[in-house]
Amino acid sequence: MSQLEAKQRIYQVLGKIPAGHVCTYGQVAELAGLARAARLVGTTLKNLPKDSNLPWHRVINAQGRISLPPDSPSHQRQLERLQKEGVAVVGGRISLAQFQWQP
DNA sequence: TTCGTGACGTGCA
DNA sequence: GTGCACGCCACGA
Repeated sequence: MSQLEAKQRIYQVLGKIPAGHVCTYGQVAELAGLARAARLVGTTLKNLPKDSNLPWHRVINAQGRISLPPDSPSHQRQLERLQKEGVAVVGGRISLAQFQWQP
């Protein structure tokens, strides 16, 4: 598959994540057919257009943490949106066992 | 074309 | 439970 298709797939997977749930980078990568390319997912999200309405904030790392720097504006937006959707963020951590989306 | 880098994952101390 | 080292893949200089 082409890299372009890969991105399209990533976007598609993002759109499938229901509100109130989260997904790890690795999981998104795998669902997009890019197993072991979790880093690429992060890079792709970074390059995501600002006016995009994709729920990128529902993607976190396998540790249940937000990968962005705590002092980053994006980090705060992600945190706020997650809590608004009902995802409990305790001590900067999210319980994957409880909130991870399972297709 | 090669090298360094990054919103990651897994294994181990 | 936390931190570090190494492995992975795609991208830009």
